[in-house]
Amino acid sequence: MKIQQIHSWPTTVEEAITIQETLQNQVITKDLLQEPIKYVAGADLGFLEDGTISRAAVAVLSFPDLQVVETSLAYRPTSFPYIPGFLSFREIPALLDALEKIQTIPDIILCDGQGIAHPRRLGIACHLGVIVDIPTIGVAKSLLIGKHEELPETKGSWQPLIHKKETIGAVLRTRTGVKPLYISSGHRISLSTAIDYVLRCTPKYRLPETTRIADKLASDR
DNA sequence: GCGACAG
DNA sequence: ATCTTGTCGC
Repeated sequence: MKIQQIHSWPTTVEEAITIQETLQNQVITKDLLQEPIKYVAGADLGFLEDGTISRAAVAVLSFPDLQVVETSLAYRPTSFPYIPGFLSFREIPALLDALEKIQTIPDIILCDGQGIAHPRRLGIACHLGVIVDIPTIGVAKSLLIGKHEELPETKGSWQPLIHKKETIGAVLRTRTGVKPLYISSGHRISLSTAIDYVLRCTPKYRLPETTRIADKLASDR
């Protein structure tokens, strides 16, 4: 797929903040999807050579049967450090390289990390979604910001994630008895719809099949 | 000023 | 993210 460059990549946190504040105004948290959903994708990053090289992986699966239909890998020098709140500047450049190689355009992309559950409401899922203009969902394995009530051990149960009196996402149990996932709108999708699709992409394990496949491609030898 | 802190 | 073996539990 073709990808439009909507901004240059910053070198400093100050520049990054400016970009986040600008792009945040372009994020849509209402459902604006191409249904029925036929393809869902997972995107993730892995590192080699002591972290100096980034390896991005994208896995496109059919929906709702979740069969792998296409995958791609892309390598590039890591150009931004990991700083909480600025993950997208470190990971998106390589992810775009991998997405450009994809022929099957996904209807939804599940990203590793937060969506609007971010200090400036522009986690990696929102950032990527605005750039490629495809619905995205933030699927994080741990908390960045926000608070929530305890939730039942049963699969499917969830609690709203709150930050500054605002619901920014959901803490979702994708499998009975295991640590929950932090779900939030990335772009062009509502929280409830995001929760629905995440559960439908998670038939057996804690992580959605999409991210499991992408994870494996990005970290495997 | 003191902690918290996606991957 | 990554470095790393065995081990507990369904």
